[in-house]
Amino acid sequence: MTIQSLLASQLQTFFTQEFQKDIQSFEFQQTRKEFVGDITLVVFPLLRHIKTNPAVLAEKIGEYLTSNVKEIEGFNVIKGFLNLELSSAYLSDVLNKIVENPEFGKLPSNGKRLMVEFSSPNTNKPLHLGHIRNITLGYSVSKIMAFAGYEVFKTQIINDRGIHICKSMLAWQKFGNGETPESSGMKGDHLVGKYYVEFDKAYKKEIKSLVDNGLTEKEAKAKASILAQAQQMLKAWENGDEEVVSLWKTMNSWVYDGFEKTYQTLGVDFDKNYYESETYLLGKENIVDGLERGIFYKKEDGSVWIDLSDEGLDEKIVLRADGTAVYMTQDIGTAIKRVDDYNIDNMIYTVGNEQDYHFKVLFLILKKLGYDWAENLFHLSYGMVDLPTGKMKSREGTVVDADDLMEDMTKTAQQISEEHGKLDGYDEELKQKLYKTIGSGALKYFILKVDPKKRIVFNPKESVDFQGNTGPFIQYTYARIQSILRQYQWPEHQNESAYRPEEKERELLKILDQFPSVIEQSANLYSPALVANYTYELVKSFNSFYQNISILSADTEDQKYFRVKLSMATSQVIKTAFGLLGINVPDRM
RNA sequence: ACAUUUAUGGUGUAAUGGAUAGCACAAGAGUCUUCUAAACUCUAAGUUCAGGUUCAAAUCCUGAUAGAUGUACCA
Repeated sequence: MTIQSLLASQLQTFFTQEFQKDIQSFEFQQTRKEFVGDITLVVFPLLRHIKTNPAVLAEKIGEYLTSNVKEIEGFNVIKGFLNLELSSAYLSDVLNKIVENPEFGKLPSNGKRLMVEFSSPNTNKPLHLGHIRNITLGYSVSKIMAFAGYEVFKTQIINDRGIHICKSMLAWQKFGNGETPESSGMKGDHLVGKYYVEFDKAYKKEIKSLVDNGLTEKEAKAKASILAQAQQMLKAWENGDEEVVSLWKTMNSWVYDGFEKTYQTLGVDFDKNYYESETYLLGKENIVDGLERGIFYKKEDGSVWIDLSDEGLDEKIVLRADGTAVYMTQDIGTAIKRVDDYNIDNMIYTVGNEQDYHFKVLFLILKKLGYDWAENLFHLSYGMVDLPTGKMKSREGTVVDADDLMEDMTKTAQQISEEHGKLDGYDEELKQKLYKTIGSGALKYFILKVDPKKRIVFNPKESVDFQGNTGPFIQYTYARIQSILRQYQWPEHQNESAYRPEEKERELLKILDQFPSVIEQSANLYSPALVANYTYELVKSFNSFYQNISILSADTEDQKYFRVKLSMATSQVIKTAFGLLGINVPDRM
């Protein structure tokens, strides 16, 4: 039970007794630094129920709480704000709650099953910076939801079929000379991506020569033989042509191996993969079924549509004239299959905001098809990651590759570490691991600390900061605490009730106390940014404490004990919080 | 054209309708014979514009301006 809910229930009693009013909600906030007190009740909203002078009412409430709630030991009133002071006993007890429970902040199970989709790559090219935002965000949300009481299943939908795949395959056949990841030493996804680019080059070259021979650009595009061959290949694939399917399987497996390595570097994993090639048929069945029930309608050319103009949206195609599936068809099938497979109550789709419209339509269609769980689908929409020069485009080679970026981050971490020179005598293998922890921590935190809705402009030249509000800043604080813990000898017995925390200590305790409610909020809003910013605030407060007050050479044993314990609790919460962001913390740095 | 979304110091960001808008980077001034200075302490600088609602607006409403995205038989 948080202090706020405890106070709320006391206040309810107070208002029933004193004014015969049943008031449900109360507005609390942290007391601002310039005033005395820890938690503040805003009295203004209560004036709607009770017509009186706010200061007088605040005074009354303050007296009641101070004498009836042992956690409150004092108060003051400034205008309509009632500032309450928490008792030292309550604050000290926060420490015990944390230290005794390694999972402090975790909310009890709510019995709900939730699937979180993220990453969702195409199998024709490697992952890039955009995927990193997606993966970091989706993975973190899945961790937060699990910590907030859901049973979570992490998944990705792999877009493993379509013309784009055939382009890579065709180019490999034409120009590859049998090159494999083994023969070239290239990571599988990069190898396949290379041929995707090769295709585009050959295609452009062919168009250019056609245009040079007097065709218009449009005619040239229609006539280009290499594209026609790719389309041919797609048809062959759909007809189950053995050779094509076998090549498809081989090249996809190269890509999967490559993705797996990237996921390992990023420290993420999935409970289940879905493949578009396995779900699009189910989608089609549902379209046919919905057509019979009059939810969809057929146009003269045979294509199937849904009319959503009553809902303020447009008409949307759900099946092509030639009967093949579109993106929507497949997503309908995938959603239904997932609910069948896992009996889930909720689902989160981590997908960029360019698809806001798509998901609006998807959820509406599922609802119209009569699936009541459609109400519980959520599109976790996030802003694009752009370069200073504009949008990233794979075909034009302007992408920031995920593997390259991770490597760069690790290198930067190494360089900065060496400048600091604090790791002398540390094992080389551990050092390498540490650089990865710091590098990826910097990148992930950089992404997660901002509101998902916001667009990120990423400048590869300026790279990611390691100072200020950053991942390494927080990791550094954690490492310093570990150093203290290594140096402290815990006493056998300790009488701890007597200690009264000082100002900096109280600050820290109050922030620690908020952790469970931060979890709750961030789960409600699907926002890792709240966890990130909370952690930052906690660390700021700790650093101020650390820098201004001596821990290991405190005046008394009691004080020393209390301060070490406070440090330990802080580091524990940092570790938990960073775990929810998918970031590791180091013992040294 | 319509829809969605964003707009906070020089830059990047924070703020369940609540007190004097918080923080970092960059700038300036300090702090290592004491637990790791990737830190700490201090200074300077900000809510796009015009109306409205409210005891109270960065936050809600209307309009304008600027950017991003979407409204494809692409995924």
